[in-house]
Amino acid sequence: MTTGTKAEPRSDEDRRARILDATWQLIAERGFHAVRIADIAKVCGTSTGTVHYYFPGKNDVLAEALKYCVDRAFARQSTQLRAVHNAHERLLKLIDMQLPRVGQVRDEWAIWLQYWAEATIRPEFRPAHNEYYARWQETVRRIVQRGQRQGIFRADADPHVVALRLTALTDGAAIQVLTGVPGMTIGTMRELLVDFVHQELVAGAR
Amino acid sequence: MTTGTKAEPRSDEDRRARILDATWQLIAERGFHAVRIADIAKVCGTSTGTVHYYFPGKNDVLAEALKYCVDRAFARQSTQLRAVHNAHERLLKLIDMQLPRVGQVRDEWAIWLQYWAEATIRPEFRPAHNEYYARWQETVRRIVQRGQRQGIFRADADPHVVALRLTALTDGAAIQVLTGVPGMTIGTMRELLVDFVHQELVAGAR
DNA sequence: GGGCTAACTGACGCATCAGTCAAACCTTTC
DNA sequence: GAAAGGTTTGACTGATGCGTCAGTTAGCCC
Repeated sequence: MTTGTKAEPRSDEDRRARILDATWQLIAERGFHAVRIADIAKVCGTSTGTVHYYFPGKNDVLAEALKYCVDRAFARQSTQLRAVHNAHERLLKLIDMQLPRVGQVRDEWAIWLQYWAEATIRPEFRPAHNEYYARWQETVRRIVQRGQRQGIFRADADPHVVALRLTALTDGAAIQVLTGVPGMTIGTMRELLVDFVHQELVAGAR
Repeated sequence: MTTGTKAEPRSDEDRRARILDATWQLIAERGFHAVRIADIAKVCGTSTGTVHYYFPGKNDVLAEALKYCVDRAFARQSTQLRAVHNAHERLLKLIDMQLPRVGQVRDEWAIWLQYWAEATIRPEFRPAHNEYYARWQETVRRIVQRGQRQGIFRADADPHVVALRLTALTDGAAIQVLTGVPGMTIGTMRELLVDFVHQELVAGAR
């Protein structure tokens, strides 16, 4: 009798995970500073005391929730990308997966905007941020290198520079989508990024 | 009787301006949600009561301070750009003025990051944000059009699309600089943007 | 001077929350 | 079945900070 009907006795890890899950979604929804411990508890159907039982303080919950969100997104991304072998297609798949449509991906983008605002002002956020950001750039860089090995991307492109530019362009476009800049839709964003990839990597290759 | 007329003595406007000036710098320094009315008053050498005398509530001060900062930055920009007549040089000047060096420009970038985070979550911030953002894109677009009239930029470039891309790239690069992403310095950022302008507008013109 | 008003002050009321803690509630083990 | 240890609860505490308001000062006109 491990799992009951309604009141399911959950293991430690489940409780923790549920708290983190609720927390990152609240951050995405309301913003970093508008999340209350009581809100987290309410979403989890538990009490504020329990949140404090698993996490020493509010900052710990918030920081771990950010990490939790980014880690899960990265894992999901990796899994899906691994299935695509052609580097060009893989890069297009990555672009597609990162378009801030409504739903989970949009929420994850909201997390990034919160992270940037926070990291700019509080340097203690930067190490973690930079680790995640580097991971993302590395994903792009590796796909570029793969494409060069496959002979479908221009050999004269510097993978590092391309990654820097593509990530910057993606972030910038995402901001415009999320803040509702007129003329920047999901479609425009995809077009912009696909064009960039074509110009920078595909045009005139071999 | 509260202040309702525009025809107030100068000292009145000075006070308001001083409060707004202190506020936007505090936002840049500590972040939107970490600014206290007491802090603003302290910086201005006045009391919390005075802040409330000029602004009904905290949100009003913060919102107006954002507007104040953006307006002043835009005015400064316009003045300096007007002096450069060659469109290519003007665009390079714009890029240079927007590099988030330490000091005022960096603080203004911090404001933008705060704005984005806020506008993503609270739709009521978007109209004002989009107005400012459109103004910026328009600046870029006009310089592109000017360059095309001067015959120094490629005639086949769509000024609107170029503006969209260049602003996105600038924002993305600025984020990387401000959050301290390794490998992205002020120099790298300038190089990235100058290259973009060259590739997109200058190469093969005429 | 005396009356009037705008500008300013800062202490206080009140709401909001993070974090605490003692008691209650399980689950396991002997 | 009882003790032990882990988990959960929610009322409570203390700190913080917004907004209010009664009171003060300074300028100005008659």
